[in-house]
Amino acid sequence: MATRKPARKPSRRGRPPAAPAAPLAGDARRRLLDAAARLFAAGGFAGTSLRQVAREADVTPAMVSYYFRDKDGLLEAVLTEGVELILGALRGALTGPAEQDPLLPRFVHVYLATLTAHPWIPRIIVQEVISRDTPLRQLFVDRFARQAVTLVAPRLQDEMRAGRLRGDLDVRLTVMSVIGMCVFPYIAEPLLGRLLDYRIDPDFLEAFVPHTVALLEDGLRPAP
Amino acid sequence: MATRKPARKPSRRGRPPAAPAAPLAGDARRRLLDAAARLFAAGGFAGTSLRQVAREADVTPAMVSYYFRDKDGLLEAVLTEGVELILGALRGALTGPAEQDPLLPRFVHVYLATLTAHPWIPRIIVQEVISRDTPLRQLFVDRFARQAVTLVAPRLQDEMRAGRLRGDLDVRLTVMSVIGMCVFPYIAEPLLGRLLDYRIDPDFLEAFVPHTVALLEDGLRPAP
DNA sequence: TGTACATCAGTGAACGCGCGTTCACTGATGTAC
DNA sequence: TGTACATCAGTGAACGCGCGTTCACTGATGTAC
Repeated sequence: MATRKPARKPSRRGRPPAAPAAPLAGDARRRLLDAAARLFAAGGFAGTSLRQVAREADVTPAMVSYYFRDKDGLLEAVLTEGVELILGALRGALTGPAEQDPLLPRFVHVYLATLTAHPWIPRIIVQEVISRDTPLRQLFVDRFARQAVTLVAPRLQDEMRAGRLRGDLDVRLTVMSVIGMCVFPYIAEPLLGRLLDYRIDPDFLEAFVPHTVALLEDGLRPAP
Repeated sequence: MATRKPARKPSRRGRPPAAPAAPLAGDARRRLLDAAARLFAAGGFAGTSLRQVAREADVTPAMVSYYFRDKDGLLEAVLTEGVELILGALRGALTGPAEQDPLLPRFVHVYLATLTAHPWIPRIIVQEVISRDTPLRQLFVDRFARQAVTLVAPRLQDEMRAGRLRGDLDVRLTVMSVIGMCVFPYIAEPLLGRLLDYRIDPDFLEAFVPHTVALLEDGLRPAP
């Protein structure tokens, strides 16, 4: 889908088709993806023109159709890449050997580290998938949200049942609370960064992870 | 700015100008605001055309220029209205008589009740103000974010210093955590609502307020 | 070895469409004289 | 009382611009024969 597959009858003459995945494809495709991720995150999908993306990637607008069919195809490719980054990190952290350090700090650390490395991901998701009602959203729900929830929710429930986390809270609400607490500063940074004097960088990560773990584990009530 | 102020030299003849605030102005303006809030929240600002808004409000596209000058003016009016709704509710709840019930439950309840009544507000804010870098954003930061922060942060700090909330957490990070936890389900509902089986309605509010207060106050660690 | 040729990555100009905005205009309203 | 007239809320058609997309084309590549 991503690389060109001309639909002609095979021939024995001429240059043979490249390998299916086209590993040697020029980096124009790569530059288009990077430019689109940056611009979509900063200006929105509808607010960003293909001419902008192409200029930023230093190619012709026609290359979008060449590699991604159309503008929606480009968004889908950008989203898929971002989503796989997050899912991959979560899978690695949550499905390892059963006995590791507790679930909550592990989840918070991996999730926040991934967001810090790629803060454009939640910004694009929140803008384009949450609010637009397109076929792409359904695909996104199936390919990402459902997997993320089924990765996190059962493990949270296990911890609750095992008594390692309190068991009187609604699991689904708790999933939302934890994710919201983690992701909000990354989404709001363009607005709140100056006001609250922070930037998304390793220093922020280093402060925000222990803060989040401490708040989530023990809450705001002072120790007796 | 909102109502028409033709710039001609005064005359003693003819129909006199309406009162400055034009309290009798037809409801076309009202319908435009409502339609714009709904459509901007669902489809984004750049993704929504003035023809759509006008059709939804049952007026001519020219009415946007008539009442709001241009598309940006319409967004500004929509945002201002939403922002005042939230700020008004917060002010009423946080600046009352000094001795009331504790700060945290009061804040959570009022904030979530306002969001439940107007879930389009955080959706438009998150889409249009957080990610687009326009002059409107600066105005928004000054008129809303700064006021909201200066309304909440000092009171949080007072509670910490008075020992009614634990004092070892960073105030600015705590503000973000609390807001993120509260607002996330409202932003994510179009995406996560079906998946986690919830809708934004009074029933949700009734469950989410005590959940949020309990989680924020005591955290996830089981009681000893 | 030479060369024919299919495919490669990529170009540049053009297409029609829908957008935000403008403009001349309208019938109703209601006070001043 | 009658009426002139400025302003009201609002219309409908048109403007030019920038958008996403398409299309004919190009020089380079590299295997088959």
